[in-house]
Amino acid sequence: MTRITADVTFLRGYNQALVMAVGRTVGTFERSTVVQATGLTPQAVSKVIARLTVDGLIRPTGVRRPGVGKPAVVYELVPHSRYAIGAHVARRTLRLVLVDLAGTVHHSAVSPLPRDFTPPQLLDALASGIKAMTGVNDLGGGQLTGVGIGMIGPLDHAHGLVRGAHGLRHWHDVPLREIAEKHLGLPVHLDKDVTAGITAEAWRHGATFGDAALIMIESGIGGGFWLGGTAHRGAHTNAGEFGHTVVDLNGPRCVCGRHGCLEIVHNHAAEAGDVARAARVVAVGVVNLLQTLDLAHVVLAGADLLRHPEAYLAAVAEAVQADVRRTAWLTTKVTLSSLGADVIAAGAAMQVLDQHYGIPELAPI
Amino acid sequence: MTRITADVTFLRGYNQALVMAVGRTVGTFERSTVVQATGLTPQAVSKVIARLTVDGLIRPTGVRRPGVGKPAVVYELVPHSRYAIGAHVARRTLRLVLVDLAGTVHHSAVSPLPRDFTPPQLLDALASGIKAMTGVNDLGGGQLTGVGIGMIGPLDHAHGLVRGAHGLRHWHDVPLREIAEKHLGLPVHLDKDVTAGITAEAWRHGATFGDAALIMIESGIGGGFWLGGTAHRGAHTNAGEFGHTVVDLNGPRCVCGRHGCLEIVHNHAAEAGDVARAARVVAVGVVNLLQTLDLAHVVLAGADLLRHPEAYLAAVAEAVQADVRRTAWLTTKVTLSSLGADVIAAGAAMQVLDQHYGIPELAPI
DNA sequence: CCCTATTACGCAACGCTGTTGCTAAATTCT
DNA sequence: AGAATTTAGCAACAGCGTTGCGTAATAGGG
Repeated sequence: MTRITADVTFLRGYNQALVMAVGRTVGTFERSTVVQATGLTPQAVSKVIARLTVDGLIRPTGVRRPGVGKPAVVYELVPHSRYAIGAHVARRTLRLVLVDLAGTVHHSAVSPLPRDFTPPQLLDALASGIKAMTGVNDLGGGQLTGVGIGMIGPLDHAHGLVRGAHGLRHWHDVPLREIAEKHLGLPVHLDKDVTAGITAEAWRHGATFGDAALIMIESGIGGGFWLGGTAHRGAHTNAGEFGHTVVDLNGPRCVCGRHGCLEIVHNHAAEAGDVARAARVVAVGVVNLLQTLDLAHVVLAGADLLRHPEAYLAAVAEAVQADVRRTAWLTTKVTLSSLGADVIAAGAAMQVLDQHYGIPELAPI
Repeated sequence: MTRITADVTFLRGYNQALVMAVGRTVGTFERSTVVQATGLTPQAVSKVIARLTVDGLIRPTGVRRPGVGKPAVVYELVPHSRYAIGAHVARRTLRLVLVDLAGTVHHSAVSPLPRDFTPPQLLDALASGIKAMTGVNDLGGGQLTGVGIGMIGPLDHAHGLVRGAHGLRHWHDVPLREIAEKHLGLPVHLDKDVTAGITAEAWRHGATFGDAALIMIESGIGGGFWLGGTAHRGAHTNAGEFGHTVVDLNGPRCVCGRHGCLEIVHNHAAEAGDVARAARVVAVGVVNLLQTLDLAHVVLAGADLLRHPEAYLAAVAEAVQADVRRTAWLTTKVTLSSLGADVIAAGAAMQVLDQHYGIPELAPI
């Protein structure tokens, strides 16, 4: 991955990405919309729009007549000009989705993975799933930019390595990105599952998506974080082990070796059939996150949560509201993910699109 | 505060900040040092160095003779060309420091604040303290760029407001930055105390300071976070209420209204004279942060911690090491702050210097 | 119907920064 | 003395956003 320095090529990519982001958020836009959103001059925006139009990423779609004065050209993204495939690799299933440039999920397919599957088995499943997906769906001339993989960790996003995968035996230091690129003949992006998930939520909500978390309750409890306008992965791509934070000192021993982890306390309550108590435990953890990170938005997701969505939503929303010091200026929105079971796979695809059309990431020193 | 768009002015500020950062980190440097660290071309670096030299921020300090070949010019920062004053506002004391362009603390002074002091009382104390400090210290032609204030919260960094200050009655929605700028006749930067503190650590450690936290144990327990190369403040500047995260479900009721907060559990142990147990409680909370955020470095600080520094350091380091899944690639360094009691005031001053000479912060949308 | 006012867009030149290509400077060694 | 090596500087170029200005497209009033 070549290093990005601050020069005029960066300016081009950065400002084009801003226009794309405006297009994705508001549907249709004009030059003046982008001027207001970005602070660039009208002339600069015209130039950026012209380049994106030549590249086929946006197109004029009509005019707005202001009454007196020249009509303004209205633009929109060309959603079907670019696609990405996203994969959510869980312990027993592989979910694939096809996502367009606007972030719309066009197809979703789940296939089983063998128990304790190996890298070659995953690659074969990916290849046949992608072949089936691109066979079924006519991309209509749209380019397939690559494949994003959201997977259980721990993994090393920067190097494309799966360090180990909890509950799987054959995944020690596997260079998954490299071998997948060779096997699939497409660019591949690899990230932790919850990081892909929070990226999907960031795409759904647009620029107003401030500091936020995605809480995933599905074969364990994890969290993905969106901080300062970007996904937070941590020093070793290991951030998000939310389920393994202690909330009950001297509580039951967890599989991770600690005592009183949120996950084990939650699971004991759930196994006792006490969903309300399980939900309240998650709520305690969520408020801990708010106290630590001051998040504006918490999104709840995951198959195990979706069995009792209202119970979890109510418990978390109530705890967030009831926590002392909640005032008019210190609010946190709590929602369920609108992407449902596709959230991780969709986010993985969006990460691929971000690599091509998103804000370039400077590497200061 | 004018908005920063991505244009050539941004490129200038950004690349100059990189050179300044290299200078701060390595002491002396050459053109080739900066080329390697930043990825810019040698010619670009020469241009940046020339501009900084004209501005008096760096200067040639010698040559390195490579044996065969033209000698390379060696440069250094001009530390005494710029200063900032930092203030740490606690409930009963005001600490002021004078910091130069290299981050060196030249003077530190503590004065008492009246119980339950008011904004006018603070402003008077700041004014007389700054006057005393600039009187005692001949700045030798160096420019005083402004005053940084690190204060207890909650506060609104973006708007320069103190929303309220825990334990103080006269601080509801006080526009402290604005009134301080008027009173002092200097630019003022306002931030939460622990955010200033972590900024000081980031300056001390340089570019290798990845994702990190500063844990402050002093009249309460708080945490400042350095994530993705910048301070994390949260949606409402309220991040860092680390002491008010629950670690003991159904534990003792905390002043914040929750039960089993780290702070109250820690304080009960400390008041019982059981320093080892108090330290272990903090260690549980620190490992929770590592699980959530995957930090590479944790720095411990604060007057109450410094009463038993080795006990806290040992407990935290042991817990970090013993946590399951610690492997060769998943390590976290634990240290005591080398700035001691000055860490917050020094960081506040460094934030002012960063505003002038640090990386400009783009406002995407 | 013509002219003015209003709103938007495009052209051309400019300003600035980094990049590219090349030359000069300063040294050591053969 | 000349070649080789390493560094620095000059000039032109490339590219992007900004500035300044003119053109286009409309509605309404005289």
